[in-house]
Amino acid sequence: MERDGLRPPQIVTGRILPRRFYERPTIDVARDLLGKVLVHGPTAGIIVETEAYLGGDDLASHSAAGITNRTRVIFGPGGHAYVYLSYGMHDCMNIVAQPDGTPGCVLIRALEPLEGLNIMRQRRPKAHRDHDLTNGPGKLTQALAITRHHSGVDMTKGGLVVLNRSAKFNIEVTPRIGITKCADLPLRFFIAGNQFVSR
DNA sequence: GGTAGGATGGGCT
DNA sequence: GCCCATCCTACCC
Repeated sequence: MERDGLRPPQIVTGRILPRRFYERPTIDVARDLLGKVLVHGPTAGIIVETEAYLGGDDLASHSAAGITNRTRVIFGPGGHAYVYLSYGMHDCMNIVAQPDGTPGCVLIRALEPLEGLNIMRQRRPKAHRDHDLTNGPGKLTQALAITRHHSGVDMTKGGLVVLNRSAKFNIEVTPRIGITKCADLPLRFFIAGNQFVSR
């Protein structure tokens, strides 16, 4: 049995989100990823918090400095993973939005654990409550074993994917967390009232 | 309940 | 050499 009032184990179903889902305006992709299921191998969670990182005038975006070896994927086709090392310690996961040639990506900031809870607990021994397994961008990559070596992976094929899923909820919008440039833009989205939102 | 500060290393100027 | 899209611990109410 699962502990702490989380939903019991269930079969994760739904179609893999196709490239056309991702090759749209970044803000639309960020909003529409809420409620979908991020899957990596035996672990999965419902996406409950995202942030949009735009091209153009958004100086908080890693793409703002132009194309480098690290950021090239952000300028490529939608539906690919962009994973980077944050503060020298934590891997953070984005999914590329917009068509080939136009930058944009969506940071996955929090998940609600759905499948593979016991594996997540082993991978995150410092999380003393299930509440802390995936409620932050560096935590969820640990729980799902996603690292910067996954950067560039095509998420429309299999292995590391997002599955479609319909649910009804209200979306709240705030400025993004932990940035200094463009700190006032309303580009953070989360499911209202969800326990696993990072703050 | 709350927060201040340290850890730590790749990317880019 | 400087800059971080963070997490955890210790310590303080």
